[in-house]
Amino acid sequence: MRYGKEHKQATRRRIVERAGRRFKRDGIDGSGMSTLMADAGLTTGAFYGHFASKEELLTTVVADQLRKQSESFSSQAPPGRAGLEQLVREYLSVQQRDSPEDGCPSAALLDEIGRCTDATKQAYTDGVQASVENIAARLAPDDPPSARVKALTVFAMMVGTMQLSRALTDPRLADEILEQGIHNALTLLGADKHPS
Amino acid sequence: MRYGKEHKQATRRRIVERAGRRFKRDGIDGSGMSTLMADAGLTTGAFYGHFASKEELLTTVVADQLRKQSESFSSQAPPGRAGLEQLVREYLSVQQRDSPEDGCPSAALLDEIGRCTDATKQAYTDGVQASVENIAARLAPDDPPSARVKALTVFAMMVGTMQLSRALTDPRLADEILEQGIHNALTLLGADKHPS
DNA sequence: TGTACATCAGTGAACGCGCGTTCACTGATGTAC
DNA sequence: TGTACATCAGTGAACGCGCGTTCACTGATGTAC
Repeated sequence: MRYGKEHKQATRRRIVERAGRRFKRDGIDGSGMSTLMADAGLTTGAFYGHFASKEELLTTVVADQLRKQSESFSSQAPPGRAGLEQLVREYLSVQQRDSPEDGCPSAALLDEIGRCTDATKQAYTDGVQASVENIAARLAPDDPPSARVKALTVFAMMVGTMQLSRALTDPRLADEILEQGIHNALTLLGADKHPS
Repeated sequence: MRYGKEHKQATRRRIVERAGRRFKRDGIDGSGMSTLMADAGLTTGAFYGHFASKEELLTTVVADQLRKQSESFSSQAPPGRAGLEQLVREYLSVQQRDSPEDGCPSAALLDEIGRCTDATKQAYTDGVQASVENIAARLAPDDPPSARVKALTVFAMMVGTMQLSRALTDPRLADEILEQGIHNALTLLGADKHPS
């Protein structure tokens, strides 16, 4: 089984991509190595040719997931403030809620990340700032950094709203939470005309 | 070792109380039975005289934590809208962030709860609604149920903000997130004068 | 009052299992001669 | 061109360990006679 030079990189990318979905679905502690590797179509032992430890994989996955989310925020919506409403509505949609493995890594894992090592929290910190850069740029086109904290908090609020909607057993209430969450996020984003 | 009739109840209460702190500190999957029982000053085997399974304990703990939070929301702040600001500021305080074991169960565990069994999610659903009842009553004294969804979403937003503040490695940014989160929550709570 | 027994919360070793990690091995392909 | 060897991604069994759970046992106290 000798492969071309790009084969190993492709395998590594597949592990990271599948592990992202598994972590978001079953949690970090809830995802075992053999399951993670089976998801990538490999057996357990192959893992350590790609990563030094589960934690190294996790750190890589966190960075990768946030990079993808950043790209998605940049590309999916029309530019400028006009795109914000679409972005909020897509984020807090029923579809996103009902398929966590396709969805936001923060909504699926944020409290677990808060209990991780500094390396993982660092990857998260860097990733989430890059990820909301695009929102900040829509809020303050002339000076995006000035809107970074606001963008982060509105994002965090959407994360909490999504988590609540997922944790409720009452489907009607869970849907109402998403609707009200959209309204709240838009209120906050619109209320920025006279920044504090 | 024969004990009075109230002894076993007291032990059970101690297990639930300590387990609440442990779960919030280390997560649900991250808290093993032997650690949980050692926290209560007992050995592992004693657990099954009190609960049928770890999951039954978890469900009990979730209900208990939310009941305590509900009581805390009712008692700690002045009544009426005036108390809301104090409530928000205490919730999103640096002290709360830095001691998760004393803090909000939702901030510590919400994404994990979303992956739990229906029994646990049901306990959460019932508990969180009771817990925000007090906020709803402050928002709409004449008709608290009308403000329940709004209260839930503002609560969820504070949960997400707390989680983000805990996950960031940059202490300055983490503090700014809390400050902006307070501002956001107060904006939303104040913006209810003309309900949608 | 004294003694034998019943009660039962808690003990602690053991169960089977899956965890994260290690390692001797496989085998298809590229390279050397 | 044919053959022997090197490479190395991946295999799969095994490691020690801690998980959630079970169970025979302990021993302090209450009750019966």
